[in-house]
Amino acid sequence: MTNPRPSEVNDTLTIRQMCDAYDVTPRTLRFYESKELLSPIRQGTKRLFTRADRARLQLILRGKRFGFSLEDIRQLLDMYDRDGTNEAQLIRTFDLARQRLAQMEAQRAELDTAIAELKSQLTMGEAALATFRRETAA
Amino acid sequence: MTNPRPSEVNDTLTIRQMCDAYDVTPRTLRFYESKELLSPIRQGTKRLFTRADRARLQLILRGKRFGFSLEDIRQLLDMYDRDGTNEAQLIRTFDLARQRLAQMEAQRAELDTAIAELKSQLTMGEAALATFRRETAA
DNA sequence: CGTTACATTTACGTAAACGTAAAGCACCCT
DNA sequence: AGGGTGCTTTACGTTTACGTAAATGTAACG
Repeated sequence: MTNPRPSEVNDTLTIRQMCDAYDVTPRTLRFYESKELLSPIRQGTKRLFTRADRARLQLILRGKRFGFSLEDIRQLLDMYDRDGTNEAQLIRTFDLARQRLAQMEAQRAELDTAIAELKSQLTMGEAALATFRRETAA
Repeated sequence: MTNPRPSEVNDTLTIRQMCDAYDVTPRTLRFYESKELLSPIRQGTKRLFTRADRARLQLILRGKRFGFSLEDIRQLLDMYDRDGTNEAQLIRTFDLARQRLAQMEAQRAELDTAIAELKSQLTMGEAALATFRRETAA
């Protein structure tokens, strides 16, 4: 029953509601705020997360899935905020994204190789084990 | 005195030669030794890296490129050179390898998802940029 | 008014993979 | 003997992204 008044259409979430909604810990949200990735408003001593904060958090979490560092993400968010309609900034953002994509595809190719090699090792090992069993079955 | 005996074919490298050959630092090689990833022989106080060490280092570096932790790599290396005369141990080794393989395939699946998502973002973003350009080309 | 439930700040802890002094052998050259 | 070079060990420092107390505050429930 810690609800804010239901009549008051509250567009903000408490830290706990944020955690439940996005599956993060309070520590994470405070950490992001300390890194200037989020800037929730304060109601007294407590934080209230707005729509904007939620949008930013979604971008942060997606960026993390892409393997961007929080520092990369902060810069991307800053660029987005300053002027989303600045062509030069948009292009820089795309460049960063394309670089990451290239890295990820290279990583994917190497991973494929590693998987194939490991599979091969497994196959050979199992054949050796079968031989071992035939030999010791005397 | 310090001449290597002919039986010990001069097939070994000093730490510096290793560093040059594989583009790593002495610190790295000592660190790997402390983690039991390498076990160079000692000539007095100095290290001598054998063919086996070089082979292992190559595997280590490849594993790192694949994004595996050194602990993962250590386990894989054990798998590679274990002198499995013991069937139970062989089977345990295979289990480990299969687990790694499953992890790798899961990782690849995640990577695929992220790549697809990022590609989609890029495509949409570029379309938006094109629109933006047409609109501002008044 | 006391308890409960959540919130806050401060700040040390963690893991990986080394970097980076600091201080000392060991050997070669001159 | 002095100097230089390279190797050695020991051990604290660095980075990222938080975890985990500890001490305290605040608001509502009963």
